[in-house]
Amino acid sequence: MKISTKGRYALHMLVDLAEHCEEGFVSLKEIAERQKISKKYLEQIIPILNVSGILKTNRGSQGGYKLAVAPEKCSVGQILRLTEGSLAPVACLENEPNECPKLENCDTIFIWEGLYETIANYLDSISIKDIVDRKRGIGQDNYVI
Amino acid sequence: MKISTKGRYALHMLVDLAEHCEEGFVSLKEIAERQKISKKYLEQIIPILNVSGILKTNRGSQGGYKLAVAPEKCSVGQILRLTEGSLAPVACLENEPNECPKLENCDTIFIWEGLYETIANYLDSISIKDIVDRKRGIGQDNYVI
DNA sequence: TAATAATATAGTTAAATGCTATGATATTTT
DNA sequence: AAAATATCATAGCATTTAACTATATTATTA
Repeated sequence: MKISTKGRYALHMLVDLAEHCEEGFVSLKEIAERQKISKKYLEQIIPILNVSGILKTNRGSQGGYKLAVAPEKCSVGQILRLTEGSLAPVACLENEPNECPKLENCDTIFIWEGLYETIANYLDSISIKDIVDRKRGIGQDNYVI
Repeated sequence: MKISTKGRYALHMLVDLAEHCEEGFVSLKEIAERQKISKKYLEQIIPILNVSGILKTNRGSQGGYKLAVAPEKCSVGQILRLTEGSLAPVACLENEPNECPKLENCDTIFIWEGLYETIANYLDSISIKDIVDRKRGIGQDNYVI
């Protein structure tokens, strides 16, 4: 019951892009250095995100990536669905070909359905903008205990 | 981000015990046959649960297990904490020796803290009794759409 | 005392995780 | 056009986890 590095690194990458969106295209090299993540590993995460069209790409010198959507339109749930494959806490909820034969009269499936909904609602309620805002807020000492 | 078979089987086993609590000690053989789970695998899950004292054990002929606590006192969260090790969605929240060096100024840790709380609250709100009740209710056609 | 049942330990297979390594291809600046 | 920069595509690998299976031992009781 853990979020993988793929999902966590994807978020860090998108937050980095959102923070530097004024600077045009941002290269993976920069992101990798700032976030202290292997650039080669980030290169593998990029195509996972790219299928959903949240990134703009430019090749060549001075190339890189930028967000294709507004940070407030991009939810954590959306990103994690891509990187984790699904937010479902059990495979039984992913109506796959090899479905559990006991599903029809499973005593506990309602628990997982409820958990699934709880998790999805929570993660969909947070956007990349929320992360950036919070970071700025803390940086400017707007948060006082 | 998946609950393992250990956790799911543990729940099925406890529900089975709760349903047959009138019959004295219930053997793993019976549970394994009813729930269609390998008895040998269940034997490995038992000691995980046993540390918390929610089970009574009797050896020998006519031996087996029974719940040591009332089903309403036993939450799904409690069981899954044992079998999954923790309900935390990221290792960073398990304050272990090999702590993440970036934790101090991690931009996203608040997301995982919130998710952790959301998950824990939900799972702690459901008890073994809730599962049994719901099963009986559905069996008696008390649920009409 | 024989049957039953729990306990302990070790082994196994398969898949997933979290990378690293190598090289090709595309684009842009000079 | 060439050099530099950047993305894109595969393959490999070491470690861990998952999900069992197997064997043997120990304890209890009808």
